[in-house]
Amino acid sequence: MDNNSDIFFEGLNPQQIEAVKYTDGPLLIMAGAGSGKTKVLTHKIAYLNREFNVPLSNILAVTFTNKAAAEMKERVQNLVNPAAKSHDNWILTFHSFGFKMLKMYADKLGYDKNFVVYDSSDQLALVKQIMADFEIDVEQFKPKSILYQISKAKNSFDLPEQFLQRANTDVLQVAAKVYAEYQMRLRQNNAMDFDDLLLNMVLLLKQEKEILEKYQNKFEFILIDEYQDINMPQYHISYMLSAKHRRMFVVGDTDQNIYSWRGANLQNILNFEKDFPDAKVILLEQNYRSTSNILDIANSVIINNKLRKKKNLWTNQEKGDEACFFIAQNDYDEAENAAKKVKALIEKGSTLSEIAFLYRTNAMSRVIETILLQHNIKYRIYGGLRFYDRKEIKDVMAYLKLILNYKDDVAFQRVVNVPSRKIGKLTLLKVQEKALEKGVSCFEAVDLLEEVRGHAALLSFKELIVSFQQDYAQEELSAAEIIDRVINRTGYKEMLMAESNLEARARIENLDELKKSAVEQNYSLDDFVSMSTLLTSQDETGDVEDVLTLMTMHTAKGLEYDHVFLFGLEEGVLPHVQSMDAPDEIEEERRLCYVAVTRARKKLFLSASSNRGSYGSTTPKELSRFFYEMPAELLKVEFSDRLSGFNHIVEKLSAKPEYNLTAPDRKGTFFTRDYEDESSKKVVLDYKVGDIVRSGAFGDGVVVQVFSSGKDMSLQIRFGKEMKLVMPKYGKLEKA
DNA sequence: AAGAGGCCTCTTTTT
DNA sequence: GAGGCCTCTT
Repeated sequence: MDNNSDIFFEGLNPQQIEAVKYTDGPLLIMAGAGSGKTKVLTHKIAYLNREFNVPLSNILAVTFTNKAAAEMKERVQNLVNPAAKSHDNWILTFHSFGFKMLKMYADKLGYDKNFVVYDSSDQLALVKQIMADFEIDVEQFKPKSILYQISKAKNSFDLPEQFLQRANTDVLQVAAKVYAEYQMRLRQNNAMDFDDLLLNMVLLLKQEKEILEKYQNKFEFILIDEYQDINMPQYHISYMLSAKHRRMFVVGDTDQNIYSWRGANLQNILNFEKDFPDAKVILLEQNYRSTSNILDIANSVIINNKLRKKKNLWTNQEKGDEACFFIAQNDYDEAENAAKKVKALIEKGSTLSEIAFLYRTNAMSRVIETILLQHNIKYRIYGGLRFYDRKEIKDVMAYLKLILNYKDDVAFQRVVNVPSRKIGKLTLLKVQEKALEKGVSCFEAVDLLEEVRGHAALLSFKELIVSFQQDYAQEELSAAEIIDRVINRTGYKEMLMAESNLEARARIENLDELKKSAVEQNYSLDDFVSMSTLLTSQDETGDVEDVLTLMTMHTAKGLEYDHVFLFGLEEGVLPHVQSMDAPDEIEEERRLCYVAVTRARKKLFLSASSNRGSYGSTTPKELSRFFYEMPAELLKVEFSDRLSGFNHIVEKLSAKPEYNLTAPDRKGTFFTRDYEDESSKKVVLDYKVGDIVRSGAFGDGVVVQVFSSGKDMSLQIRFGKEMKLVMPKYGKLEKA
């Protein structure tokens, strides 16, 4: 196969072909957005398999998301010989790789092999428990930020002792103390958190030379996707495993490094050529995805970053449409505009599945969802409130975890009194004391308890769990059957039925859904529980209906759509408030903006809102600095006709001649709006500076400034410390 | 012991 | 605006 006419190489450019064929040693592929890196990876795996007869079981290919792994797996299956399809398949995410290995060798680290994986709310519960035991003031030190510090330490490969030594502030010292205990209790509970799946794997490979050697030999080729987002434990894992064959192929784009808050360390990709001095480097700079207008917008944003490896992404695609930039009065208005544009696209022949709405924070989806529901536009939301985060699901999962692993105190605490078994706080406290005293789990401590009130209830709870354990052991029941028994025999379903309201009914439906997915997947209980914890909602296999996609900009990485809507191009949103102080964090926000823009194939719709609600109140917003970094001539700026009265964004923008503002009369009456169009009731607007007013939403305030123009009026009002811009018409104001 | 009601914090981003 | 957590009442 030394010619490019082979159908296998059809559609690949010379650099891509070189990247696929190179097998002599370490290889770094710097691949810009849309340059076909997934294609290179999948073709490479297939090439190794077909040309060199490397079995798939000897190729390790790691990605970051389950979605990417699944897609890669599927594409590889289509490229290799059907005979080569293997069950010993190692195309997976880093976390599931860690999980798979630890399932086999957890005992080497002092764990039982039936350990469970804690998700973030289990983690938080454990941290809170420890802080309570240590009598640490949770007002002064927030459990969440302590957990954040712990996770950050683990992702930087900082073990408790080192972390303590380096802890030079109050918070860090507290975190270090909790961290050490946290790790101990995880072990006691026979549980690992997400970070442990990587961390413990490193410890395993460092500690067990034989295991390390076995897998060094096994994995003749190691491929890693999104290498710019690799953290320290992941780095150690790949480095150790590739030490023997030294055939490590990594693909990455420094401009798409958006997970540094999770420990992703850009140095790892920048140091690749130092780690492997004989590394070959291939650049993929041709973008096959987007129109040149979209690419120009993306490029002119990203060039403002100081910390980057210069590269120039180009395309020979046509210019395409100009991007729309819509300026809305508020977030509802913003969503409304997007919904209208979607309808127009559909009328022109697009399908919903070719459209994505991207936003910076999950909370922003709420308003968008409201509007989409109103417009009857079907959508699917990725991330946000996950299926597995729902209370009823977590409850049932806690039962399952306890059945598998009675040492799991977090699970025990969660369900011991759900549904109510009349076991109170006091009784549980005694259980905990006893467990601590005897050094056993809560579950075991139940037997050791002297006569206390509620002891009978505790014993029967324990019996119930034991009976499930026996069912599982003797009959080898599937996950679906166990779930069914748990829901019915614990009285959980009965409890929900008794509530007989809409919410309870939805919960029952969710439980049915859980059971259904267990039936479909036909997993054992053990596998079901671990898969569910590792899976996030973005991986849930849903119907492949024609629906609009909603997700955060982070989640969108690696995906592409014909039409992409980006919401909230505002200071404080993108870039996010919490990233606005540090220059390097601004750069990460800029990369995020770059990632978001480059998701679009054909047309980009951007928007910003003059006011945005958050935490239940509304505050004025300024246009994002990234807006001004985009070439004005490539943006068609549109103003909402709901913009009214005084508007800081419009004022600012109107002063800039480079923005070709096509609004009919932007100098005067443009800002005004006739209320009577929308309302049959005529409203008398009579306010002056100094008036005391009462608002349904904000309470009492004083009018600081009046903006009026034509029939329109807005008021600047001070409510306590907060300044608001309120339109009397909409603001439900009355004079106090 | 359990439910109701009020207060408070909270929102980056995810495996 | 929502969910968690505390307190108060039954």
